[in-house]
Amino acid sequence: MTFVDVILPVPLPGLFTYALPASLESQAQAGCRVVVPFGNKKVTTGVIARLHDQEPVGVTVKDVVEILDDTPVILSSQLSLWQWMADYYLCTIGEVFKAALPAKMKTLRTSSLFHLGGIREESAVRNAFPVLSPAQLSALTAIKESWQRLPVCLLHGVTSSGKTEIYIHLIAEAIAHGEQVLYLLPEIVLTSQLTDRLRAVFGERLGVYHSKFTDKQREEVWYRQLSDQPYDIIVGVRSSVFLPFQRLGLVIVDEEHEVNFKQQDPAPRYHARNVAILMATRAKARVLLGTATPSLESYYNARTGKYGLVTLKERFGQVLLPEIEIVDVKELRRKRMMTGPFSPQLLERMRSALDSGQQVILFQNRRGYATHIQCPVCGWVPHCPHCDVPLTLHARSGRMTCHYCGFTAEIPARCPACENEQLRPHGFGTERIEEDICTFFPEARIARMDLDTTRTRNAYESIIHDFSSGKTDILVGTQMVTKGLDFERVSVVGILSADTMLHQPDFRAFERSFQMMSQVSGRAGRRQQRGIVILQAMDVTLPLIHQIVDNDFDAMYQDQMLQRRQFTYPPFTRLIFVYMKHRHASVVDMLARDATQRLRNLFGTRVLGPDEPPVARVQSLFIRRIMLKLESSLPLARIRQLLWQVKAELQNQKTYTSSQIYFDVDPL
DNA sequence: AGCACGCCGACT
DNA sequence: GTCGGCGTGCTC
Repeated sequence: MTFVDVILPVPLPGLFTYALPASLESQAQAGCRVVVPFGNKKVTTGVIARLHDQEPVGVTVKDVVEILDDTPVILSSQLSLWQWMADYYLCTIGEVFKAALPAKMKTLRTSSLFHLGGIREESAVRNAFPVLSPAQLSALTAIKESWQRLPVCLLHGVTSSGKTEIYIHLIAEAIAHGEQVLYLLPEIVLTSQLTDRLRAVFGERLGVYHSKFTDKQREEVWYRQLSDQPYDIIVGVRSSVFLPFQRLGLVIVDEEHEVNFKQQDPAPRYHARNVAILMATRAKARVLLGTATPSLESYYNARTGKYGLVTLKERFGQVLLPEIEIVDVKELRRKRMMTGPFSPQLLERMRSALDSGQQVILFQNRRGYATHIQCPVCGWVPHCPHCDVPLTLHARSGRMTCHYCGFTAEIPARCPACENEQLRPHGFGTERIEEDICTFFPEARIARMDLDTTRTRNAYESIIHDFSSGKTDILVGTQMVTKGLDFERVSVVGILSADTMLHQPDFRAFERSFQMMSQVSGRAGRRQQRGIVILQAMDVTLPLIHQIVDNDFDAMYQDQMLQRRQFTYPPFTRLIFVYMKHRHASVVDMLARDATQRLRNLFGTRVLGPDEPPVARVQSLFIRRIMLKLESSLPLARIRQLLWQVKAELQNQKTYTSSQIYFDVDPL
């Protein structure tokens, strides 16, 4: 009798054992998909993790119904990566499986008729192959030297320093050695700028793997990677770490600091950069992390000798970094010189930029019209009835919206608490800023880029296109405008309110603010002339503001490291959040207290909380969170084991039925 | 997570 | 009398 242990797409621990009928024995291999009966009569598609002949005790084993593949569609290296991810991120391998495979592959047999996109052309190396500047060349050499000693190298290159050209050289060399390359980039839609450029150099050797692609396209890429003519380069977002690679030689993680490399929901809550590093290490491949504003974790790893470090301080073509002018909003308010969110300096710079045919980017990290509305008499603020956040006012639609769950409501005619008839908007969102600019610069063509204006498939692309082709003069937006976009005629960047970002209740607020403000500043003056950034802040004495002005990443790093060390935050500790959800606040409170007590018994003062996360209720489920701060020296395997145990104990209690408990490892 | 079973409220 | 709400329990 032969048995197979099968991975099923369910959030249950472990594998499921099925008996293999004699007729299927010759076809069964680890990595092949199977159809098996599961639960009440229904059949499910799973993946064979291993074959063996030990009959499990205490369970009735069912038969495999069908094997879908003659050869494995998941490589053994992938299976072991899935297991590692489940272990590390405290989820089940079934949840990893669910995230890893394109949807179709989880349900259907594949016809082996897959066309491989015709004949592969020899790569179209045109004059598109970039010539490197001396600075780029020495960075390239330094990266290669670093790889002699360490598999991971961090390339810290200022905005517009020409990191992409360096990547292209490294990719070309890897391909020449018969290696495959994975080029990871954050989940933002500016992929096309980059893919066009890479395709001009590498032609048909390049495959793209993106969440905007259809499932069929993703399935095709997967099978192509399994074939004997796989893509040499995959450019993709975080989920492309799940693709099969037969001879991975190089991983490039572009904009490595980007937070959306970390998957938030659902499980597996993995960090694609870190998974990619592990993957590369296992494949004996090299890794290059590139960014203008490294994450503190990566920079720490570089400074402590775990990663190599290469810096590129000058912009390509000797373009100067922008001049940054700090504007004291508090002072100007006092002097009554602010016009809404605009300082006279900003308006003046915008005026002269527009007059000379230049463009302007305005950055405000809040969408909507006002951040919230408030009753000036009793202080009442409308909140979302499902989540716990204030509703944002959207003037265009005349409604209030929850930025978390999308709930909308009419603006009340009077305050429901005190009957006062006038509710006042507070704080400026991008919508309000857009409106105000229209009154100041009626002739200017303005575009707004935030979640509200980029909901449709092509909106983002068309806003970007209109701006880069000069059809619009002013681009107002949220952090979307900070992402590595390359515009030629932007001479002025306005940061409307530096403080709002800093006052988030998050130990990464400073790091994030530095990243966002440096990145958006980098949009100014990328070609001919030096750009100017007007940085408006309420508190201009903050060291961080000056670190941005001086583009002094090291000062920010040193500063933040002191804080992190003092308050024992990463990279000096490892964080794990324990989340609990229930539809009744009383139940989740009790559960949270119980969980905290049990964890304290095991981990003592390393347990903090429970508390309500910034958004304490989502989709009518109440949420509580416990934070574990664990010294890096602690044995992780043991900790995981204990955490699973606590979860199981709690979920077995009647009082807590239909509650959810899950973990977020290395939360961002 | 699904999915079925099972036990109480307002409808043709 | 039933349709359907979602609480509970199980999945090799």
